[in-house]
Amino acid sequence: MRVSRKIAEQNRKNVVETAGQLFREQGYDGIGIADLMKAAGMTHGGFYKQFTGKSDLVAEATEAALKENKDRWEHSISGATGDPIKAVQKWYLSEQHLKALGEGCSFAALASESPRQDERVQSAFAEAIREIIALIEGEMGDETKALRTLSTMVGAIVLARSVGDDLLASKILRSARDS
Amino acid sequence: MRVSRKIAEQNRKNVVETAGQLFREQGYDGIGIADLMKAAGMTHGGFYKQFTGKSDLVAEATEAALKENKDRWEHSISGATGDPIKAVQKWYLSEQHLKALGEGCSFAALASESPRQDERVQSAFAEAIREIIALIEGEMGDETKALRTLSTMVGAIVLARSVGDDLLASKILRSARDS
DNA sequence: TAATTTAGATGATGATATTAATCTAAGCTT
DNA sequence: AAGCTTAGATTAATATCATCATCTAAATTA
Repeated sequence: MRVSRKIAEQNRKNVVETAGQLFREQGYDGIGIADLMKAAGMTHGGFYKQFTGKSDLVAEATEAALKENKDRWEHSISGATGDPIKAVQKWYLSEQHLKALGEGCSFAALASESPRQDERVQSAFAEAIREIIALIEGEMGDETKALRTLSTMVGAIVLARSVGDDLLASKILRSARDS
Repeated sequence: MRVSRKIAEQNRKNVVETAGQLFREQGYDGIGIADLMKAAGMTHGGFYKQFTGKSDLVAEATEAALKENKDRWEHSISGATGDPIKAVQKWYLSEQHLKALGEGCSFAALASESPRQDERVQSAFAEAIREIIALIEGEMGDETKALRTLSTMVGAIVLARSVGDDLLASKILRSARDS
């Protein structure tokens, strides 16, 4: 049945947000429209009133998840008491972030699937990386170093998550904590 | 029809190797048994004479691909004329490796999917990381630094591949080249 | 060489995927 | 308030997936 514009928009946002989480947890191919809509509290039929198809949702959910990413970096940097880069590393390389795939960094969870997706997804990654690099560079004053710092953090959490061994994972995370 | 033991073993190896490439290119969920067997020059029916199921092949192909990984690192290090770490970085962070997903590093291509796979896959990653860290540590004499160096390289190529923008990709790769 | 075994092909099955036509009840417009 | 519009539900078409029973021809083996 029909719902108000406001509710419809909320529902749409909810689907995009849910998709962002589930894609991060299970991969773009790991979750289907039906299960995704069920997780968002709706039936799969309504999906095509809001999106042209799955790749449309993939793009939108990725854009939204990457925006969330940036907000987190911004808050972590602006809210830091000591060295902002150390503050970022503290949460990024934490055991909590290690386990929180669905709410965690979209670079770590989805970047390796981006080459197989729409140009729209790849552009979103390019834009997001540029933005975050600008943030880090603002603190470190060196673009090359900023890029390397980002690469190290992303690589560390991707590798740490892959091993299914908490001790080794911790060691990998810790190794990336120094500059 | 039946083939000799020798041929059967060759066929099996061929399937595992083909799977290693296609999984790296398209993800574990991105390619099915039928297409995979076709790519290996066989029909899908024969598959279950050699493997108990897809997850069996996933594990075996990952193990084989990670072994190939290690061999490449070893050769690159032992065959280096100057600084072995620089030699590794030269090929790992090259435009060629950027484009060669199917023949490239399995950490970069598959690590982010490992958390969703069998324990066997995760153990293979843990083992492979330990081995490669030992290799790097042998050259740098510092485990923490070795781990950080690996994380940086893996993160850089994952990010570089995600952006669909050759200039930005090159910049990311270059930034990881210094120690 | 006759009997047995088996690698791979053929074809079927059931589960799950995306997509979409149609329905309906409720919001929106006039 | 009557008529129009549409968000989401129902249902179904179609495709693709992993898996496996069965077949067959060739390799082993006795």
